Amino acid sequence: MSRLSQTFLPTLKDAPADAEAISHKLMVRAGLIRQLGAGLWTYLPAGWRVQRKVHEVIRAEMEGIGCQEMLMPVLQPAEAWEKTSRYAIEELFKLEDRKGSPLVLAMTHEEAVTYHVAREVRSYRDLPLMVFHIQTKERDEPRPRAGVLRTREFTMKDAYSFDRDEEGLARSYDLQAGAYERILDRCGLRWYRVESDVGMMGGSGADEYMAPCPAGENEVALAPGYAANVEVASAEPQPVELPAPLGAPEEVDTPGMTKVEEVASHLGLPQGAFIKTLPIVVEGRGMVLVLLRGDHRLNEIKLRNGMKTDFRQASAEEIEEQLGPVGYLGPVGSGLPIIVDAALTGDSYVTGANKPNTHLRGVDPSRDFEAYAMDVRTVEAGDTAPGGGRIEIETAIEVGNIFKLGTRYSEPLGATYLDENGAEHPIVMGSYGIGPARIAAASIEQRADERGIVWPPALAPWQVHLVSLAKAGEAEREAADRLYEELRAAGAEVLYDDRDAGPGEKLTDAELLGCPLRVVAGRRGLAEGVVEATERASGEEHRLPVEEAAAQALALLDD
RNA sequence: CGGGGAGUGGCGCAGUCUGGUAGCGCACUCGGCUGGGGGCCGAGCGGUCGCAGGUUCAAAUCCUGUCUCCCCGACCA
Repeated sequence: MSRLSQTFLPTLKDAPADAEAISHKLMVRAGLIRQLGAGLWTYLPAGWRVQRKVHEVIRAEMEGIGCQEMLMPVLQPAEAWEKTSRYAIEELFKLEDRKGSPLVLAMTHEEAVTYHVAREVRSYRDLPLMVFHIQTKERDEPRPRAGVLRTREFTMKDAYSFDRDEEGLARSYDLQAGAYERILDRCGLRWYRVESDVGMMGGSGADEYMAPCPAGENEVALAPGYAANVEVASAEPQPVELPAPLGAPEEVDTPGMTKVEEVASHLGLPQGAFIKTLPIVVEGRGMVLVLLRGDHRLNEIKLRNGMKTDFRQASAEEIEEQLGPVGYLGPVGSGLPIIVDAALTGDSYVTGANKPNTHLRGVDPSRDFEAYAMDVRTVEAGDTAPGGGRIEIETAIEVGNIFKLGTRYSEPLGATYLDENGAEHPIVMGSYGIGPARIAAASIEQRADERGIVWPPALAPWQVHLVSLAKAGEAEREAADRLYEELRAAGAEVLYDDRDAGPGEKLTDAELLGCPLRVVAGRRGLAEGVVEATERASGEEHRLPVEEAAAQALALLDD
């Protein structure tokens, strides 16, 4: 029963004042969601229909690759999280039961699924195994934002694969990747798969599925044949013209000039002719200098991955004490370990002299100090990608990610199997997440127009939005009632606007909600024996004879 | 966690500086008109002004504390 007069579908003329993202505004206005608290959202009936549509697509594709659905609890004993050392994660909600036993609210389900597999799987004959569930996740996000895009509680489809070796993992990974591609295509998204940071998840590889749109939180470096999260992207920098080399570094007075741009304009050099010196501290190892070209930015993730250890920025006191005045820092004569960005290939740079109001010019990294070269800069638009293409940077929503976990969880949780020779091995795992809420939001971000949402058929809460422009009791209304019954009988998902409201309100609501086909039954058309069907995406209008309207509407949807 | 902003009826807001009867638009209810793009007329319902404390004859307004929400950044296993 989907008569709008009896449906809990509260639409709004204005977006909430504090909403910024398009999907946030439209989901609230169209009556799909309402907020309960920061990062906590309720799905109203129409919004939940959309979520279920996404779930169904995911379910079908998971089952299609032999991945079996199950369901694990969100509330979990803390013990397994202690074993995998994820209990320390700040985003993890922690609580106690009445007996004082420590519990957590799961942010993802590696611990739980591995716990079970560790107990049930013994033999190589039980492998490979792939399971998934669609379950709530809880994360104590420091800053929820943009409606449903970053929340503290959300539903995720997470799948897990269990194989005997890396080769098996590669096969499972490819199966999942194929399913992900079909899921996103069926949901009508523009997307790409990018290399990503494996992060503290460990393991040997990770890819993310990104849906480009302005509300995204991620930056992706794209070029023909190349796609990577900016977090891990590498590229050839844009060239820079350096001054003539000198026989040895030479001091220049730069009074009061502590910024690269100030010294650059003073000396008439491009910012790329400078070396930026960033002092960091590696706990237990002390201060390290990281050198970057003056016009480049540090990529902390690449640096962390390259060093294989965490670090922090040095404090002002540490810098003054061990190196020199902030604003005039440089590598020459520092005596500290140095990491030089791979883009610093020239032989005549300007950098700080570690003395007030003084810089050095003619600095040659290969001659004037010892350094370890590493690619640690953030790529930027205009750089040259590994395939030779020009890099573009685009913002995107991460709608899914797939990880090769390896034995990161199976080892601490004792998930092992016996091979043909009776030898015990840790199970090799993969994990595969996808966010139904983000898929819906990304779809809105990518497809909406100034009138509202434009759903792809696979995600639409209803396929047909039937609008009667007549009042109850009028002959035109009866024709609309009949058409509603016919459409339902024909198996269409139809929302019937039978409210006693003005035509403007009904038509705008239909466009706001964005169902693929709007069918209007009004006096004007019915006088000529037709109803008007309008495709939401294209705006194309069709006049359907009343007697055949149901069948023809369904035919339009099949195109 | 750093920076900025906001809490007044369901929604959007004014009133706060300069203390003195809580107001507007929309929505909602009732009646009527209208009926192809959020229409019109009339009559209504609805608010302890986030919370707590303080100053004062008197507090939405001044002071103190606190909670919540939003935005930017950091973070995001």
